[in-house]
Amino acid sequence: MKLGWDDIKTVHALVRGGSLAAAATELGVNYTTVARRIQRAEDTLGLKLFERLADGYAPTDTARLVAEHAAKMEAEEHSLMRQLAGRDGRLSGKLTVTAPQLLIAHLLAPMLETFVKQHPEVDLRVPATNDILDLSRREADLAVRISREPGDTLKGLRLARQHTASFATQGWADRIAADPSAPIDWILYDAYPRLPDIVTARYPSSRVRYRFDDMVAILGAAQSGLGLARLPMFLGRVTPGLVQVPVLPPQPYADIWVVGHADVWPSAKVRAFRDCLVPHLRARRDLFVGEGDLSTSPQVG
Amino acid sequence: MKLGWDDIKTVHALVRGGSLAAAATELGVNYTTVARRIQRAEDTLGLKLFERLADGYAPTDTARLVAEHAAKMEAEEHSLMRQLAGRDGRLSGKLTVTAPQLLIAHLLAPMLETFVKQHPEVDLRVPATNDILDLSRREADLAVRISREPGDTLKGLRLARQHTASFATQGWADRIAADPSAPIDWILYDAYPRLPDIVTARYPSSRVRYRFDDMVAILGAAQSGLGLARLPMFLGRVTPGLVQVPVLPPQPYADIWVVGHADVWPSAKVRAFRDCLVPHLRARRDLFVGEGDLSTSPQVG
DNA sequence: TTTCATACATGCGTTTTTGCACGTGTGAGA
DNA sequence: TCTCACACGTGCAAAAACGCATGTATGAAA
Repeated sequence: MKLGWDDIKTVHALVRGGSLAAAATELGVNYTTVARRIQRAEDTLGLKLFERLADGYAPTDTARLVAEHAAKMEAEEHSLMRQLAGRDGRLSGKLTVTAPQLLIAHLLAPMLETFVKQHPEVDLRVPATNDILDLSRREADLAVRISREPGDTLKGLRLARQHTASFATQGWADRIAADPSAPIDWILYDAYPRLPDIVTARYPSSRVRYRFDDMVAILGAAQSGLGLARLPMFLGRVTPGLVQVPVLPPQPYADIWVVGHADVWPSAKVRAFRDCLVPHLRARRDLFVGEGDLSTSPQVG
Repeated sequence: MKLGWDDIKTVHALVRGGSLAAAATELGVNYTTVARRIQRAEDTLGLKLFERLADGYAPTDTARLVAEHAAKMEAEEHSLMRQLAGRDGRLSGKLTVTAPQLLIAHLLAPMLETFVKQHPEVDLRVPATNDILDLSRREADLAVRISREPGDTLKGLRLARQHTASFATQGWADRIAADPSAPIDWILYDAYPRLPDIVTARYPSSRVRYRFDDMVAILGAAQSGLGLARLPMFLGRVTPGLVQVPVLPPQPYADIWVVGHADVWPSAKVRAFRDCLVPHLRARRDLFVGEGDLSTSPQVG
């Protein structure tokens, strides 16, 4: 007659996932277990929760009602887990820090090594993804993000201000220096699909030749000499084979932040990681910005 | 690394109950199961949740934090269960109706028989207790209560207005009729520990001889001829051996209500029960009130 | 039509969880 | 001091839950 809380959670997962397999993955169990828990829940309630269709389990209104309440219970669970994490004074156990792939590869990796040497008991995990992980759900304890603001509900520290500029192979740089009116090929990122006005005004021979949705692909294309790319300063500077070209002068860009949920922020491990990360990036702050006037006078990199 | 919801619930039950046995009773499991779940929770969290003392488990701050969040999850669970009950259109399964013992014994029993005959599939449970069961937690689906108001968060229907009056054996009635100034012994209920002013004014020979905390005891004492008792009209009238005596004229008293949580109110079973209960009591409404002027002229019962 | 992928059902052996019986320690009351 | 009630720990066997392997149905793609 009594429905267990884990069964409520299972109904919720199945309503969200739409299939036994999806729900099972979310819960970390075999999908047959999900099927059996649903069956048990229906039996104890005496109500049908899902229609078994050929292409999956379709939730009834009843199941949706259950899932709605389960979502609130889950929010409460996440709040609890965050607060437990925040009170945790140990420098051991799991710590999850997420950052964009390219930031890790070029900037964070050495610092991560320093951290794990200082705190060998910490089980550090670094999901290197461009996805925005949900810090409320503790998909990560800390996130290094490139954005204008830390976000409404999150605590954050600005690690560095950033500029972008144009980068290409030395060949492109030489050619443009020799003849500024020669055709210039651009490689564009889908997230910024237009050439800046300053470029079209000063270099009307610019033309867009490639568009990519992936920054790694852009880097590769630029290294191969396919054209100019607008890159964050640090990325252009640390990428072998690229030099800054003075077509697009340094432009303000989104800053680098480290952000975390306020509940988790006080945790010993999170504090220790920040104490390692913040000086590391601030010491290199010059790497992220261009030199000289940002709006008018082009600079040679 | 992940704490199951049922384990969170177990921590909550143990914080509330204070001992393994109490928590186990609440959860409907063996107490060893509680001990093992707590142990498992501590292992997966890597935190101590309870101090094992000679006289029970003492919660740590951590456990209290868990319990606090669990309480909110539980509230959400109760809300869900109420809404599921409210949507239940079946006239089968469990239905719990609570009422004060004396109301059931003297008034409701015949009506209950009618109801179960009309709805044989309903598994009717009637906790006959003077305790106020928590309708939010679904300790009962409906409650018949004697009170001034139905309560803030509850739905309710007034079944009958009530009066009280003085009752005693025929011997007392005769004696008082023969000599109104003779000594009158009273049996008082702890909840109303004073004689009404109207009694002391008109019958100054009144004296309090007995005080009881239980209404059944008062009935017995009055039946045994120990003195006069102030009783709800219906109770005095249906109790063998008692007659109304005109010392205390009929006085307004708390009404009889049937109340339920708004979520549960629309349920088919609850509606069916109300449809049986309300006419039954309203048809007998004269039983609950005295005749004539309520404040000045005493009546002979 | 055949093949493949998705999504679920079912049977079986294993693992986990649970209940029960029994034992320990402690404090209140005779 | 003795006994009893209470609260908890432990070992073992039963029960429940689980994962895996296998089989079926359906729809899309070759």
